[in-house]
Amino acid sequence: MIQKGLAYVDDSTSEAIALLKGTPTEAGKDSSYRSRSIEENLQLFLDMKAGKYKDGEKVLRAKIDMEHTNMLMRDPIIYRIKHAHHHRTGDKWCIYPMYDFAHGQSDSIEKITHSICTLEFIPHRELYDWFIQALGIFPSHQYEFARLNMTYTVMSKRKLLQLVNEGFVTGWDDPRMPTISGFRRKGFTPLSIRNFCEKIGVARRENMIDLSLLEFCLREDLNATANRVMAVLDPIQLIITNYPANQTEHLTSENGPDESMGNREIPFSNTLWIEREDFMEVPAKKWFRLAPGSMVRLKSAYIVQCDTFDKDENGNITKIYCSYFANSKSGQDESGLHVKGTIHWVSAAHAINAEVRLYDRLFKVENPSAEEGDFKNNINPDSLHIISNAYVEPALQAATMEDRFQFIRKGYFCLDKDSSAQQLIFNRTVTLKDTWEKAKS
RNA sequence: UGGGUUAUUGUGUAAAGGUAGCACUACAGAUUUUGAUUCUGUCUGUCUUGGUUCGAAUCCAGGUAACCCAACCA
Repeated sequence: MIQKGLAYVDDSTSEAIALLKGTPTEAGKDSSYRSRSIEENLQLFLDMKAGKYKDGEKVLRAKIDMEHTNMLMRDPIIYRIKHAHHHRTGDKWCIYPMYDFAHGQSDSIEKITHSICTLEFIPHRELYDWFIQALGIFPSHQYEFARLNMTYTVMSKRKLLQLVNEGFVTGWDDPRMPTISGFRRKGFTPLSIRNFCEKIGVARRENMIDLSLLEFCLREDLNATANRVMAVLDPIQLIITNYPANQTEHLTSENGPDESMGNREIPFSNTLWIEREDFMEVPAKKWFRLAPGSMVRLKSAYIVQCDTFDKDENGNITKIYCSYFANSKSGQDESGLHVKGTIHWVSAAHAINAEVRLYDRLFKVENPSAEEGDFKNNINPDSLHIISNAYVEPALQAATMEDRFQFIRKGYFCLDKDSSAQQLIFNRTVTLKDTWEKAKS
């Protein structure tokens, strides 16, 4: 390019270059070094490469048009001096190219026909084409599309880097990160991500995709494929007073809505853990669950009726006492009873203790990048809630990293990589839809 | 009188001059041994003003709004 008279060495400081560049509304002015001879430019450039000058002392610029309406065309810098150690050339090669100069060439070398990037690079296309033309190389073309934005998160690599570097998340694969490794660790399935991509499409207008669409795709796939199991996240003890104290029954429960998913056995006894939120001392209206005097079905087991309960000195409920109907056993119910609610449970003597990590959106606001000030001011302080004393049914001891589970009535979960045979750790992938939660408020 | 890009329901995306459709969300109802799933139904849209045309989201003209461009970053 120097030999074609299309590039020149400029000795100006970066401040001087910026000054002469003008502004979007004012034209720039030519540098006083712009008219150097080809021979002089060539020699200076070779010296730059050889390390004869210090960083910032000289740059090589394309000779285009300082009055161009596209600022990128106002004699953009091609090479700057950097005395950086390179893993291949060591300290011999002291100049490094700018993005716009390198971009088209790396595409061209690989014979790329469609080089895809985001909208902010639209003004760069003119320069991309100019370099390819000036160099006379394979004409790759750049096509721009809108980037994917999603509510309650940030997608820019630069912003995500800050979250990692400044410790707001544990790493690039933190399940709260909108990265592929984060998605995987959180339990997203490949199919659900592909379906999501297909649904959102590709276009050239700015967009903001609802997180709920991604959640929909997740639930759609997981609902069809995840094995159902029972886990109690906030345990409270339930004692069946009329069930033999040292009896264990092995009940059968289906693994999913599709019969082909098969069945498994769950141990049942007189002392169970149930979810604290499934009992209300003073029931709300339209309450289908447990309350003094009310009946519920224990999933895949019996119907029980709440007789009484214990409270500690702080007013917290500590134990719930029920009686069961022996003829109401799941699958062979002859009791004739009809109950509105079914709750999940695990047998206290057989349950495995597990850690469960509940994730929520990383940011409090829909579009953190649009807020005033640092986007990190809007981080959701409750994006991770760790439960260390959850109880899960014994079948989960055999869980593998590939498994996806639905903890019945609680959501979809998978094993975390921190998990071990001694300490099971589960990540919540996504909650179930919860119309009751909405109805309450 | 800088230049560039984009405008279809709350969100995303179709409709290449001929019925504005699909999905998510929201809401209502039915079924349900998961207040899940499934099923049924309802709501909301062509940025604006003109023009061309039998007929315009689409073509033309003028407005408006949003985003991008002044790193020796990518």
